[in-house]
Amino acid sequence: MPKSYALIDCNNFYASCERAFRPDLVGRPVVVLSNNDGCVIARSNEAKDMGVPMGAPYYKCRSMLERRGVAVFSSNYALYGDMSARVMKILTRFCPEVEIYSIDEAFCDLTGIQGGAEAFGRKLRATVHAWTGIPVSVGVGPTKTLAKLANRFAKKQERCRGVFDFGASPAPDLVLQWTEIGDVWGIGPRHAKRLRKMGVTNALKFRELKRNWVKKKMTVAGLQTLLELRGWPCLDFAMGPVGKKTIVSSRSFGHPVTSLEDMLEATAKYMTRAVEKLRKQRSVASIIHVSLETNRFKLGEPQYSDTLSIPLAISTSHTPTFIRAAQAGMERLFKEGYTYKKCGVMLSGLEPEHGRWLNLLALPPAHRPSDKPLMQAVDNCNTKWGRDTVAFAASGIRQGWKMKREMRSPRYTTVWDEILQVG
DNA sequence: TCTGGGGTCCTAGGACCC
DNA sequence: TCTGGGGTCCTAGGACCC
Repeated sequence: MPKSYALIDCNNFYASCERAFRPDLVGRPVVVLSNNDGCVIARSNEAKDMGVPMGAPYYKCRSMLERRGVAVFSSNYALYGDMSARVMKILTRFCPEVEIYSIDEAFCDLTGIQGGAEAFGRKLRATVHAWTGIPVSVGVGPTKTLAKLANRFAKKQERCRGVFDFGASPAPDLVLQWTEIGDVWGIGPRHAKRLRKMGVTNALKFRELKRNWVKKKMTVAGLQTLLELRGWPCLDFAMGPVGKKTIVSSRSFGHPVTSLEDMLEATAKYMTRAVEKLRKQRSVASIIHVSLETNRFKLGEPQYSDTLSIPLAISTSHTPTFIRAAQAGMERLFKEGYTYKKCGVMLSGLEPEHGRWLNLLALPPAHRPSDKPLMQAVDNCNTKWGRDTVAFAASGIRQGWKMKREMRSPRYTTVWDEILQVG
């Protein structure tokens, strides 16, 4: 039986989340900023129509946004994560086979669905909107890449009213022709530029290219895109949570950092967060990477950035072990005389917590029997009473480097004190 | 003053081994 | 004048995604 996939994508997700709790903002332009209120990362349709570009530095468009009455928010990931979970839960109710692809997107396997894909899509869209306030678009196609394409078409073409089934279209090639080459899933700016130069300006023209040429110039990833556009499924459908292979925690500082002390505090803090994520997916890690960088936009200042990898003697998820190693690494990386903008840590060599290889030669101080309950107790406290209820002293108290989020909306759905008040 | 953060996969080329 | 060849593993860097 031919496959049928739906891609459900939340429209302007972060902006829609802000709006879900602020009905006064319906019809008004809304933008959401990145960490540190750095740049624009989400825009409502009204803001897009005003020409606010994605990724625009906030300081450059701030006065324009104010002048035109745009509602501006710092990012509120607690809210977005929770809203995402609600949307995904609804999808799972309607369709047992769901692959959560990102915070605002999921694929559903509709193969063999009764009553037609479009009707299914309409029902899903109406339900998600009614239950969460989030508008979604639904695209359906015989491969994931075509479902993506259909989704874009549904979103951009008014007459689709949010749902488009590629398979039921009388003229699917026109949709391919309509899709600009850079908007094809899997074709990034580099390849798009080169293809355009050759006259391959849309998805239909790309589909006509020779397999061998595409494989040679764009590797197997490009070949998969080609075949998927031809209707051959190449990309797997992955249900259930997939454990990450690397875990990153890195952030720009709220203020420039010049001292080693601040750098070590931030390193401890980010490492704490990374290892929390590690335990959450029930994994252990064996390699640490630390990195730092100066502000690459300040052309006049001396620039320096570097990363360092540190193998641990044993795989673990014990936070103090990671903090010690990461700070030692950061001390080696740090050079006086530079003004730093950002640092980060990454964990790799991840394995499941149970059934991992043990290094028989290494002394395992990180695995005294008491360590695991300790970490568990820390996690429990922080889950119950909020992040950083229990923290590590190495992260410091002052935290002068902490990021700025001056326009964050209340965490309506995850913190009792910030719940929406009526009346 | 002010420019995000977190991921995956592929390939080429070097190191190393026999 | 004039290099051996072939395999595996690892890493850095590139390209892509949201």
